[in-house]
Amino acid sequence: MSIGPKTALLEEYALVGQALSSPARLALLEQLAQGERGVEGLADKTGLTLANCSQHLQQLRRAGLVTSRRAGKAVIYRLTDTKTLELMDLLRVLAERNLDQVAQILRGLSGGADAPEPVSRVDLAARMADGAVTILDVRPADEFAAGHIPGALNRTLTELGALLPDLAPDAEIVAYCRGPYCIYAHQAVAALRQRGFNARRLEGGLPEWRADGFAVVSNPQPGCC
Amino acid sequence: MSIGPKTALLEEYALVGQALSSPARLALLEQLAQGERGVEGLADKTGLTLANCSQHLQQLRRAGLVTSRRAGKAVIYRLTDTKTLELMDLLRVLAERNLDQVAQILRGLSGGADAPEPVSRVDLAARMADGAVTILDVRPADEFAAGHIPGALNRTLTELGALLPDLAPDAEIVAYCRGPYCIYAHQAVAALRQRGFNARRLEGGLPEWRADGFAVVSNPQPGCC
DNA sequence: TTATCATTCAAGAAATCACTTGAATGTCTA
DNA sequence: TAGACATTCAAGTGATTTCTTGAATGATAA
Repeated sequence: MSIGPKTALLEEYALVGQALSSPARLALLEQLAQGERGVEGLADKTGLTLANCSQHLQQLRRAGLVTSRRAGKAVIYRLTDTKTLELMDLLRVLAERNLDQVAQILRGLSGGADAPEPVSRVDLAARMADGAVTILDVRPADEFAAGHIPGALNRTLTELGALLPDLAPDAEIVAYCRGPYCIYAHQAVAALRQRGFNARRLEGGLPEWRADGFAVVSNPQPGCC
Repeated sequence: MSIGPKTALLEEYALVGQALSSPARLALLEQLAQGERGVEGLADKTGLTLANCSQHLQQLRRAGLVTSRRAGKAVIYRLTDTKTLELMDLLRVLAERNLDQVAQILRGLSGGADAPEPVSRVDLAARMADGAVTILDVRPADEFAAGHIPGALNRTLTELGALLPDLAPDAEIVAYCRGPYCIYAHQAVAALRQRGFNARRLEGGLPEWRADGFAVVSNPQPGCC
């Protein structure tokens, strides 16, 4: 007995939903949103074992969200579709608006109650032309090297303290990191504001910036990617 | 040992993904997208048993996608957020673009290869002003009664044949149904085109039409909803 | 060819999920 | 207040999922 087309379609759509139903896979998608990567790199970044990571990636592939290609011995995965970014962001928006837990965690990250609205990508691009804004990339060095906003400084949260003396007290700072699920920028902004700096988050992260067609530069390194 | 905020957030986002990971829940969301409904009505429409339906609804509630209120003995569920429509549609778009199975099923529904592009909602609204278009609502009568596009004819797929003699051979027909996951409109358009009519689908269904702020009329019936 | 390396496959254990059944809760009506 | 009704809870079963471990595959390099 065969099932109707309606049920068949819902099952396929549910396959995509299933891909989004595990924290591990969301973390993988977050990484892949920044650019293509090999299995081992992804396993390192997400803390998954190699075999487990490979299995999650195959599940993402079955859902059509990622594709892979071979590069020598390695298999490189990447997002199939930039629309996946929208899907991930919508997931975040809905969770933020409708789940108390999420709102609470985000408030906690921003320190106090005075988290300012994020800067839109268009606004940042416009202000970059004036040169009057300091852009802070809060991701690990290897991800920065693989691609970042032109002119951005790269400091992780732990390195942030050393940067403070070099900043003009009234400098306008915009921090960003990996994208919708990344919390580094939240934390960096909270730390900077606590010290009186005028810091705000960029809306979205590098993947969204790139998807909007804004410039990205990279310092490819020999041992990397 | 407590988990970090990053993991906690991903787990919450995954909760929303989990809500989308079962065909039964997607069917419930499709129904709820059309308007609020009681548990029994939803169970009937989706073919779930009452208890099972209730459990799925509670899972949707835990994910923040639906809310409920009491109305006498009944509990009425509804979507929390119209953004959920966007999420559902994005799920469909990604599945359609990246899963061969889906593309194949949809081709099958449209009969041959000559499925025309859907009519956008703005276009339909404009053409309605001219009065030169026949709008066909392919949903069951009770859903039609609960809300439909002004001036639309209500015919299910099985009733469609009886309508044909009354249609002008060159009439422009636009068919719609429940929304992104509904296949009635596909099937109606295929049947009409096979008989030489100029029929097209509306992009999205009633929920999207309503969410865009276009007019919806209803014929509330005593025994219904 | 052989050795090596990155990834995938296969099998199993523990946890979770979907669905069923029957009882419990809470609200209205007589 | 008792009875009827809609929904939810609780417990159990079979299926699925997640993660681990160790072996198998496929591609490169010597």
